[in-house]
Amino acid sequence: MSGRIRVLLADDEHLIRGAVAALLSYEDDLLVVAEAASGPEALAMARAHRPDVAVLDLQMPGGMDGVAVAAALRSELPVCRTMIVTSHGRPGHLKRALVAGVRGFVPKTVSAQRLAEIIRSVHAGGRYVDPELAADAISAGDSPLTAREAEVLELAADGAPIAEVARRASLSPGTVRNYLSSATAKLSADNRHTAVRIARERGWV
Amino acid sequence: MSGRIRVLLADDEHLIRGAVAALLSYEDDLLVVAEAASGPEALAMARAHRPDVAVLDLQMPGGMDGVAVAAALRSELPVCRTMIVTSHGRPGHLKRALVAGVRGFVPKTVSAQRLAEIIRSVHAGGRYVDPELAADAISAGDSPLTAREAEVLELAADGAPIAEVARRASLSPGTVRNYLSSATAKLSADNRHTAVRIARERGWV
DNA sequence: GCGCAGCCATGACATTTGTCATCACTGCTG
DNA sequence: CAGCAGTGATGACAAATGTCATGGCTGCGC
Repeated sequence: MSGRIRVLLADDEHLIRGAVAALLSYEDDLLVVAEAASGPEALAMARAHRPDVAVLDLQMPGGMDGVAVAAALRSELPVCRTMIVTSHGRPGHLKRALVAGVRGFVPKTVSAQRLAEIIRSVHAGGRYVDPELAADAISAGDSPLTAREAEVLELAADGAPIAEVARRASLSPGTVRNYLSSATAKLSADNRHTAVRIARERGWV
Repeated sequence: MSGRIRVLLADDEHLIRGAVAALLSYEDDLLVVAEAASGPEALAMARAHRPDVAVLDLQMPGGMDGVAVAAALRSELPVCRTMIVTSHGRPGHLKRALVAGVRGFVPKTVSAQRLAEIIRSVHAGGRYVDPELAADAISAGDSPLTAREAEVLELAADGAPIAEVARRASLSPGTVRNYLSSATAKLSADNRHTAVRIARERGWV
């Protein structure tokens, strides 16, 4: 193989991004060729620098999270492998990420040493998913919610009254209540607000 | 002065902690003498290593957040200056931190270079608060909520029904509804759930 | 001491929400 | 085609919630 593994680093926290970049630069087979602080910026950087591996933070400002960037890269720059690092690993996020073609999914609790190894493994065509997160995802299983149930739950997430949700979803208030009720029952919650919380924890919204 | 500035680093994310430690080690007047991944651990490390400056993440597992650790250190190890780094800066947190005697409050979006400068400044007896966070805190102002209102709102935060909140607060359900109602009015929210969200954003809970 | 703010409670009332039964329509699958 | 799951709606009823008035109690400052 010719040269080092070219890495793109995307994280909105400058402190972390810079620090990780510095640590990775210790590894003489890795080269951080670009850094980005938002989803769109990451995409632009990837287009410009064509990295071998993109290491993306899950939550980023700018309307695009790490998974969205990964999905875009998959079609635009298929050669580039993608991986996600995240603070709080929600099971649903892992699934979304894998569907988007992400090849590595690790929590930020890993050491830089370990991260470097995983980057190498992903670059070589391997996959890596944090065992604990994988276990959570399996135990949490798939979302039992239908598309509309999830949509309505999402709209109700910020505490808006049913009338508001109905308006925004272009549905009858009665229908909204029905969906909310069935969603709440499926998640075995006491009311829609705890239902929202549960769905959030599982990564289903 | 004799020797380097002795720094304690506390953050639950190993990747970040290690990376920041590495970056700070480039600065030849700084020495990271201890690292911790939780609040209680940070306290224990501080007792054992007696650092000059403690750099604490705001959100940490173990029931103690950065401010709680700072408060404990203030009385136990007054020589040690404390500072907080955080991902999302809520105005209320800043205030809580300053009350706890914290001398530096910075978002994780700063560069390591800048962090090093701030550590020096804090060690020398100075104070540093991120200008943007300070502006937010000023514009958000003080919490208009009374102690009980905030307490009840807190208990209602996870979507528990009023009866449950009343039980946990040892109050009459009617009283709980009154507090919730007045809190909601003060925050000009439509219902207690959006009230909770607003209070969260302002850092008042 | 008087007023005021906060704390705790009750009762009454309208509104919102949760739950259920029921219906119609669609698209898919055995 | 018959069955089934998902979508969208209505009506009815019970329960939870939001709002208001009212009252008593405490502690604080003028």
